[in-house]
Amino acid sequence: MTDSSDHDRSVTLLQEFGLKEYEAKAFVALTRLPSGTAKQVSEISEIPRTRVYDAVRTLESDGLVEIQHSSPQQFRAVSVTEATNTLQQAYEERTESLREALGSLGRANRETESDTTHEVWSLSGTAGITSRTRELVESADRELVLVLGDPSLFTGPLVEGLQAADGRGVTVLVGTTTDRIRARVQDELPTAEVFVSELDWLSGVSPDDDTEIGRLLLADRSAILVSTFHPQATDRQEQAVFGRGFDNGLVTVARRLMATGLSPMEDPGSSD
Amino acid sequence: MTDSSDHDRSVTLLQEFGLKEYEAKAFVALTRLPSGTAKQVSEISEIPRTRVYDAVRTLESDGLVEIQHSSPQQFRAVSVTEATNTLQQAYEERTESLREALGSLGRANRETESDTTHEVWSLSGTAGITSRTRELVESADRELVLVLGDPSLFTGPLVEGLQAADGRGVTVLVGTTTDRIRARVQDELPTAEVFVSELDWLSGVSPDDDTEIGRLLLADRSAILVSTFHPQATDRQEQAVFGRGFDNGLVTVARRLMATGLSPMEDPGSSD
DNA sequence: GGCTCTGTTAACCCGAAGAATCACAACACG
DNA sequence: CGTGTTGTGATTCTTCGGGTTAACAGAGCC
Repeated sequence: MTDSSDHDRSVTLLQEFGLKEYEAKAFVALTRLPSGTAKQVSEISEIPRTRVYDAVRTLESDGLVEIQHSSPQQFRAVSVTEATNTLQQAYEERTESLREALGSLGRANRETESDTTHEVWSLSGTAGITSRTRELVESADRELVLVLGDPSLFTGPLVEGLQAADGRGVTVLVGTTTDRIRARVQDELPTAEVFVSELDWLSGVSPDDDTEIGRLLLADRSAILVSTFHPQATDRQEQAVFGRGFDNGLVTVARRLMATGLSPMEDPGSSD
Repeated sequence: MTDSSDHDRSVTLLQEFGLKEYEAKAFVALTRLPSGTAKQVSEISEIPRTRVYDAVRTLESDGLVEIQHSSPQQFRAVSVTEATNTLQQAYEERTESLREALGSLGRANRETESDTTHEVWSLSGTAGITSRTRELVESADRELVLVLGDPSLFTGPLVEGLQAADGRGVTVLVGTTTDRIRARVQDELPTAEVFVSELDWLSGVSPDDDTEIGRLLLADRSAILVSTFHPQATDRQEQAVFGRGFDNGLVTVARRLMATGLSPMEDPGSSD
């Protein structure tokens, strides 16, 4: 059972690493064999035999298989660890190159810097939202109010970020959905105030509204990030809206909504 | 000057991360802008204006850009660090999944284990060859003979591997091309014997033979790896041949060639 | 030595995905 | 109220990858 599912999963993943379908299939076929001929590979992988050679050759030049030039030729996949290491390293190098190239990119600046009062931006994807969350946590000066709708969002790096913020004097308030989670969070953040949120809004308002609030972050009462989960949609996972600026409408609303339980923050208006 | 080259490099790299051409172009365009409308993006990126929307939307769901739903819509790229982190993380997760899926793959074992006497395998790509080199170094019991044709192949991880081998009692012999490199290597491997190789074979034999030997590794006198560089070929970089087994023809030849300067190894035939 | 069969390479065909264009509705603005 | 701009959808064109077939070479057999 794990056979076929892992098989297909491997093929798909390999393709996401830039391999063509035949290359991916050939590689997993060879991974299951100590070594094999074109014929054997063709039978297992359902690649037309005459095309096994091309696929295997490009795999060889990627360092993923070895070829024995006999007749018939023998093919052999490198070990799983060797293969994944090779791939991982390739993509780390690419990330580095990309960082470099994008960084030294000439800015075509037309200063369209309008006031941020009414700007509300949307972004999607847990990865991107997490990244933005981290940025907000790291740049907070005075106060962080964070409510997690899903405990899985309470990750290690986030804890570290909150601890660091706490360490530099930021007031950290964390809301959770259940007391069980509250206890766990409180355990990891002893100096923070951790509470169980009363918010009904974690579940949808109308019956056919199955959106759930994922996270909710108010930083220095001047930046707000709210994310939701839409389970029904096949494509989109986590969606978020994001606003910045003390006078921003969304921020104002969030501030009001959260006013209950917030102690007055000294000199609220002087932040940039 | 760095403008256009880095621009194109970014686009290409982004595409290697799975983005479509329009998505890649749109992202770099937005990276050069604090924020922009479809029209602006279209002008900078040379994407037809009507297709900017699709591209940006999928970028948004990848967490790479933010959208402001006003009229006209405003688009904004996340910071370079946010973007590269997001991408890197995505590929690290994929690597992990792949390792897992490939690892738990049911082996369709037909025991085709012939003797390795005459098997000579070829593999290409510096990454794969490096990986195989490491494996050989790590699994060596008694002796390692290594000759590097190119100093750039003498990397940190390789040094560590050699030191570890040395530490567990393996005799390590390293050959270099110049005395300068010899000194450097000797410095990092005090207990190893480092020598300047006399080998003429590092440069081609015939005039039109511009292949250069990259590395040459004999492990326990029972496994050999020889790699060469072919500078003229546009596609292939480093190529290698690889043989295993004490009786392997290639290994035998290598052993003979290297016999000069090798002290007799006790009980050479008893290794499997 | 000729013949056949298998292994290997290469060329070709076709369909899907993506790039480019167009047509049109909605909206903002004067 | 009309004109230009903005956003969405449908349509054509091109490219690339998957699939098939043919040609070639070599080994073994008769």
